Amino acid sequence: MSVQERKQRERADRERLIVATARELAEQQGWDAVTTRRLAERIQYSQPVLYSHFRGKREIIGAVALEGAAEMASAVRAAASAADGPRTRVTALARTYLEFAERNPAVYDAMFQLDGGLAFAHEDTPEPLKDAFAALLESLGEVAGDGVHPGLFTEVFWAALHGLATLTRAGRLPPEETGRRVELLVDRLAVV
Amino acid sequence: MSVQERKQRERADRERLIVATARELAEQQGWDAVTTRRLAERIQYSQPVLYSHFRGKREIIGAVALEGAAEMASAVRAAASAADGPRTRVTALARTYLEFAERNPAVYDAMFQLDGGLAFAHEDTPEPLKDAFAALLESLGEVAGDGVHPGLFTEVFWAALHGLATLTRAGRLPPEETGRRVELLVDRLAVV
DNA sequence: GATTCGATCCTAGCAGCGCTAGACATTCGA
DNA sequence: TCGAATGTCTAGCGCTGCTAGGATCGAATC
Repeated sequence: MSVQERKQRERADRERLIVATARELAEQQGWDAVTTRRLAERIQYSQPVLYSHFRGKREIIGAVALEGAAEMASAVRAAASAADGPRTRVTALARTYLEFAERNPAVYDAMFQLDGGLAFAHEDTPEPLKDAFAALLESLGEVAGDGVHPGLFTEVFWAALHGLATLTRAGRLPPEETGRRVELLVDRLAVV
Repeated sequence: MSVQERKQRERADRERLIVATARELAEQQGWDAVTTRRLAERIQYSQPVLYSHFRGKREIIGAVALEGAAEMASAVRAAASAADGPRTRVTALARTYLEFAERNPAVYDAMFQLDGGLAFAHEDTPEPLKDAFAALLESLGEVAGDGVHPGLFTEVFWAALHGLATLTRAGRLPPEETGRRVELLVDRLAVV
């Protein structure tokens, strides 16, 4: 059995290598540069090997997205727990979210801009995605205000952050004012 | 000279045909289906003809985006002028914006999701794009609140709408609650 | 009216894409 | 030690955006 175990472990290692390499390449040169040929070359295997781990490129993007969701969830929770008071917590959350998007643009794209073949807003939504939303909800639920459903409030707040993140990165919004936009957003949306 | 004029007119007609066909095809089957070959076939010319009008596919997307921006601007202005009172106006604006995105997903993608090679937030931003932002500003500036820069407020409100539009269409947010999200957004952001 | 010349358009092809069939080793179990 | 099963690679399919070079056609000139 030990031989099989070793093989399984090696396979799992290789799968992680694929995802990490895809992410690295995407972060360096954008997702357009992540072709199956280049990816295969970087991991020093032939193209078909990729297809023995993933159904296709889409699934590789999806794997990067799940990894990103987990990281984002923990980043948000860390920022929230370091702040005291609902208001400060929400500001920290917003800043952390936008910073994550800015620092990991390719991962953010994988999560929300590209088709990673992942289900959303359903029961069969992958756990990391649900958990990332939950991480937002934990802090945002506090400031939803009376009579407002915390989930709905979180959706709206999240959408605003997502809009800021994507429009800024696409050059639609000048990045200098990001801080003031966050301030305004928190001021108005959060009920303290 | 009349012959030259006729030729110029025919050329302009053909250019409009290309853009309209691209838009139609994108709206029917998504931008992935808009290949230069299919597009050429639909307009009954060969591929290279496309390149005598546009530098490449990106510029065709850009042309659709500009067309869309003009339409959105007039839709937003129409909705705003039909409503009386700042608060009602903003609600109408928000609904109109989201409705535009929902009814013209391919055009919306061309404007904000895809790379149409257009400049933003610069002086050399194409007029229709600046005007679309101006259309939002006209109504949103009224409810920015004292001491808040109208442009900054418009950016934040717009980002929120953009986030709602994209996340909803990508299946990240259940569409049933859109109305309540808009209500919440206007309630909190707009100062009446 | 014939001829030249320039504009216009098409055929054919390039390199690269995601993905896969089938051949080839290599390793495992009998 | 041999057959089967597993793993991997080479080669290739149909597609993409884009372009070079040749054919064709219409307008201007003699």
